Amino acid sequence: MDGERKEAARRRVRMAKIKNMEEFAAISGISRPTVSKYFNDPGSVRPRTRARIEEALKEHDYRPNIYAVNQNRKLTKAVGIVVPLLVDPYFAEIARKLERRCIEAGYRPTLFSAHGQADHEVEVLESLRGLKPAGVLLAPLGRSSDHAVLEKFCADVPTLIFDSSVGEFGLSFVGSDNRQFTTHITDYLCRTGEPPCFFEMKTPANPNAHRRRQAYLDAMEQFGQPAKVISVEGEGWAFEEIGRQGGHKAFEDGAFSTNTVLCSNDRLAIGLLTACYERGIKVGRGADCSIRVAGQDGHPHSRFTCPPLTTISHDYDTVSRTAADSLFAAIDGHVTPWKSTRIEGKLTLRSSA
Amino acid sequence: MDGERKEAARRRVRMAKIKNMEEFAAISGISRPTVSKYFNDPGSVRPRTRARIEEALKEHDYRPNIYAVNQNRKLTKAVGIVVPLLVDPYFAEIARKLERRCIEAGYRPTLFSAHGQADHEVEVLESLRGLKPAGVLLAPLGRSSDHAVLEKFCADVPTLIFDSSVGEFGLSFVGSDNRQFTTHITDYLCRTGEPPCFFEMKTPANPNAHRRRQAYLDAMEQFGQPAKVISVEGEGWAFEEIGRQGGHKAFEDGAFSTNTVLCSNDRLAIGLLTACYERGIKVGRGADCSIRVAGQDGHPHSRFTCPPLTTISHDYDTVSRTAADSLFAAIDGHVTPWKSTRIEGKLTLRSSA
DNA sequence: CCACTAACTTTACGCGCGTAAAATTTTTGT
DNA sequence: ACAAAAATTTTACGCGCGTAAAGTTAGTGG
Repeated sequence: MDGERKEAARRRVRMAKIKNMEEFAAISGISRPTVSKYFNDPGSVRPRTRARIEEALKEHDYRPNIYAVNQNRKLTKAVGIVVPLLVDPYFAEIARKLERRCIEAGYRPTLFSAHGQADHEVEVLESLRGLKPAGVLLAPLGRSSDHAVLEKFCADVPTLIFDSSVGEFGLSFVGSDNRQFTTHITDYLCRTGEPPCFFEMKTPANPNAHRRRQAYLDAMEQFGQPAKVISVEGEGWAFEEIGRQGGHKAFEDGAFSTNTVLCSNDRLAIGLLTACYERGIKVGRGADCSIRVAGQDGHPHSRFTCPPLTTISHDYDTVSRTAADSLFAAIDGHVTPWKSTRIEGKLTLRSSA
Repeated sequence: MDGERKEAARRRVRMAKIKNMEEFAAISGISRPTVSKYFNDPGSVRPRTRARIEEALKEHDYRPNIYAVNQNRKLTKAVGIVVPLLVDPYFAEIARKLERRCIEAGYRPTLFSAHGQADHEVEVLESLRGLKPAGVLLAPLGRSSDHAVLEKFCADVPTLIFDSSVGEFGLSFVGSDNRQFTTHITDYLCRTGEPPCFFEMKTPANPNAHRRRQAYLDAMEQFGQPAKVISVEGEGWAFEEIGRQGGHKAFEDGAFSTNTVLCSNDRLAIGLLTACYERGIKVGRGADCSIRVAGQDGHPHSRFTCPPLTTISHDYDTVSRTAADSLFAAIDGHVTPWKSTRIEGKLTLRSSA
């Protein structure tokens, strides 16, 4: 029979690189359409066929050409992950978790960062269109984003917004419950010492900041305490430097009305800590300390500030899982009406407050 | 007026998505092969033809299908950028610069992180093969990398190694001059106070650490000072925590033989600063300080530690420019023998030492 | 054992574009 | 203005794979 010929051919081709699926199908002894079926879903072929293919796969490391595959697929397996600023370890960390979840779900994630600039964000979205992704996990820049571009993008590509909500775009929104964050930590600060002032950027990059300010004001009113918001100047994403300079100015102006400061986010708090250090002001809850400082976010770095920063931490796992699962469900056709899911944070007590 | 009708018509056509290059060529009044030529090099067509195409391009936002393009191209315009750990802002920053340079040079960069794990690095390299990139900019994990896999990858794909060298793989190596880093900052520390001890990980993830230790030993010998290396336990990439715990242990053991500590890298130094804080040890060069701490890398965060960290900074711009240009030259066929380029660092004096 | 169904093979077409070759047009140099 | 050179058009094929249709083989239950 030509079974022998096939066997001989197989041995000859053994080390030679497989060019395409045709060749691979030949040496695995399975027809090309079936092999194609296997690669699109290994479970869709008979166990014995699958075994034969996977055996051949061990000998000759063949992988279908992504470009040829995606040209014909209507639904690419690509997923875009977009964050505003990858240099911020918070976003790097959440992106990392999302990436893993995509891989586990059988998608090919590609990471993008807007690098804090709206024009870059537009660039990213444009090149993302070219990828024809099955879906996109997008954390927008926020205030500086080009909302028209965002909305149009969401209309064309299945997009799940996370971290920061900018209107009811996309499939849904998943992020942290900023009101709960601020209410919770404000409550803690009030119960353990003087009520906090609120330290924030005057024109924050991110809409979450507004929610946090409002939650602070509401909480203080509820607790019957006088509220005091200190809004510092500064544009862009260099939060630490803005917090540092704003901190110095606030001290000069005597802006802190109590000995406790709740910062709008951890990076701002880190800058404020630096300012405190530079002014010789001791931070913490010890007897020799003159000020308490708390942050919000549970930034990866907050454990290692001096003093270590008391903060309220994002639930990275739940946020990333919820966001990814929502997107995958939508891709699979389980369409649900737009909704906003906000995950609660967990208080992380350290020595700064 | 019919101005309105025209506008309406334009909008209608505008919305009508162009399916392929055939259609776009038709409405731009140019033949498809010429349009194809234009997209591969806009300068290769006659100025008037180019103008007509670009005019049509404004009305109907058409872009060639990447997948179809890359299927036929021998040389993809894709470039992979691989770093060991994107959560580390140092790598995020260098990756950002490399990304910009790729875009400016007309390539499509894709970012990957090994997330500190060797198996992830292998995964990344495998999926990178599938992209059939024109070239790859790779910063290996280092010690834990699967060297065989790396070598094979470099043999198959034009790869420029940066940051950390692991043998003479790839096209060339571009990184920082670790010997100069350590020699320079050791010299500074010796001239301004007690000679430094060297604080490092016993089993560093990265081969640069060995160069730095050796440079320290050589420098101390040259300066006629007694050297003292403190090697702390710890595996993985959680350098801050390793530095913190190692710092505590070193203090307990009385391991610091002088009042000055040079850390192998900034993240380790950040952890050591935290340990100092936790033990109530004041760091800096002030009269009331009992220890000086310096780092190496110019980590984005080093400005905001308490006290701000004296360190020696990578020249991010020069490293990224040199690395990217070397890769692009190689892609363009300007093959040169393997060489190692090491860029000098710049001393950043702050208050920690 | 037969009938039936699921899985597979064969055959064939199309996706969107690169690219080559030959024919035609436009531009350039003088 | 005319011939040579350059650019463009026409025509045609191929890339690697998805996928549909029809025929064939292998597994299933009774």
